[in-house]
Amino acid sequence: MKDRIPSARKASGHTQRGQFAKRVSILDAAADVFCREGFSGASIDEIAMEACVSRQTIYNHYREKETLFMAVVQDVMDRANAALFSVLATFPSNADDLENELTAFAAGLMCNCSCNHDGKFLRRLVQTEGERYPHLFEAWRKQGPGRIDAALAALLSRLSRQANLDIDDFDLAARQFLALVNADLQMMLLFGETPSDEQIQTAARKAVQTFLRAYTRSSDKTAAANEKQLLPG
Amino acid sequence: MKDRIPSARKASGHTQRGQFAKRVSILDAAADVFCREGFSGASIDEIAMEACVSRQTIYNHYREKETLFMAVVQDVMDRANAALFSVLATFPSNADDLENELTAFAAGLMCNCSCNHDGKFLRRLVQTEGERYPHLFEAWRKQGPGRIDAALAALLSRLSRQANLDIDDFDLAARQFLALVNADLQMMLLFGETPSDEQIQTAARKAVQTFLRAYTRSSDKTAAANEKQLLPG
DNA sequence: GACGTTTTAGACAATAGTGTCTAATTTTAC
DNA sequence: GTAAAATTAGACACTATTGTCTAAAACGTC
Repeated sequence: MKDRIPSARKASGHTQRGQFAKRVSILDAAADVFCREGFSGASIDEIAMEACVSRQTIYNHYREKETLFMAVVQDVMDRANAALFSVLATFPSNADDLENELTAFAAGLMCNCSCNHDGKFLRRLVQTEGERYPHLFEAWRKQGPGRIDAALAALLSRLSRQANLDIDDFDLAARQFLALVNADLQMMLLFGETPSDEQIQTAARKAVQTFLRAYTRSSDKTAAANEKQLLPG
Repeated sequence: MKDRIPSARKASGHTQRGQFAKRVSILDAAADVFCREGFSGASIDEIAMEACVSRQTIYNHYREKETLFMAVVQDVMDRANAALFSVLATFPSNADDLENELTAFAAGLMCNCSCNHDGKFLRRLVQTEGERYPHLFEAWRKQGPGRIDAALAALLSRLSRQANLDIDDFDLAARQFLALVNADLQMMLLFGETPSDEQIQTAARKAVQTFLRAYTRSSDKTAAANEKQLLPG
């Protein structure tokens, strides 16, 4: 812990100059350390070392440890929200090639939201510090996961008018879509492992296939079944 | 943190005498504190106070903090595994009234595995300490969630021969069943909240309905759809 | 190149936690 | 009732951490 090589963040791509670069460097390093050690396990010295910055600089920018923590959470939440809504923008707008389009969407969701650094950070920290800092994560809960359901429900509603989808409760369908998407990789994510692109692709496809089987209007089922016979896997 | 009332565990139902009672008391209190504070945030003094036991007694039973932590994890894992397999034993064995039977099974799973103290503990601690103590949770991963998929897959396979279920990949179906069951309550569990019985019941029913829609053989779909018209909700 | 700002390393006090030790007290077993 | 075992409170050394302070160095701007 003491003899850590402090070059990591110097080498990485923070080429901005001045205070701003320091802030970014501190926030990045702090996110790593908080994620790895939790709030109480993380030490300012370790963060300073990982950010290649003196301890005093951290205290110059952020009055105390808790202030830094809140800034980090805010930073990660903002990034995660941006990523989420940028992925939502890729939701298929017409019913052509529905399975493939939905699969691509689901895979994007996993890559850019569930399986990246920010997703891991939020899963961990919300779960462990969410009760201690309710106000802190409540905003995220409403803006992030709280709104993804509604947004996805609206998209499904739009889609269901074009495709032959049989959905009563769009909110429920949205939650179930997301649950199915994470079904295969839940255990890996729980253990902090990062799934490969291939794993994400197959997980996405399986999820979409099941979702469509559950929510495709009955009259289309025979066609879908026939298609499955012709193109298995 | 200092002036906590130490009566909690004296009043609760540990009527056994002697060393054993102390061990139980310590393990229970330690589980609470580790769950609430994480490994590094938990202090031995706090655990001792919550267990109504002196610090020295804890060191008599468990050599050091890490030893105690491992014992707690083992204890919770054992209980959680027992609960899990006792719920698995309630899986419906015939196809009569499938939706209701599966719903009861799913609700049992949530009540006794996902939504109780042990479930919360394991979700939190595996996620935060799983990378630091891989050997510790690996056993659980294989015996617990690792085997639930296989066990549930076998049960689904048995069931599919009696009911008209159309499942190629039983492992996948098992994972998806579990994912759907947790879909509605995921967010509450993430924030450490405890769903009510009613929430669990409706979540279970919705999950089962979707699961059955996805995996019921096409020839039965029309019948199911008609039934749905007659008995909505 | 000079000035004001930012950063740095290090010392520092204050606090909190771990794990040990001891001597007194309580509990248990016989 | 007595002896052995377990438990207790408290003191203790040791370490780690937070947050402050200082004087020197580096930096950016003009």
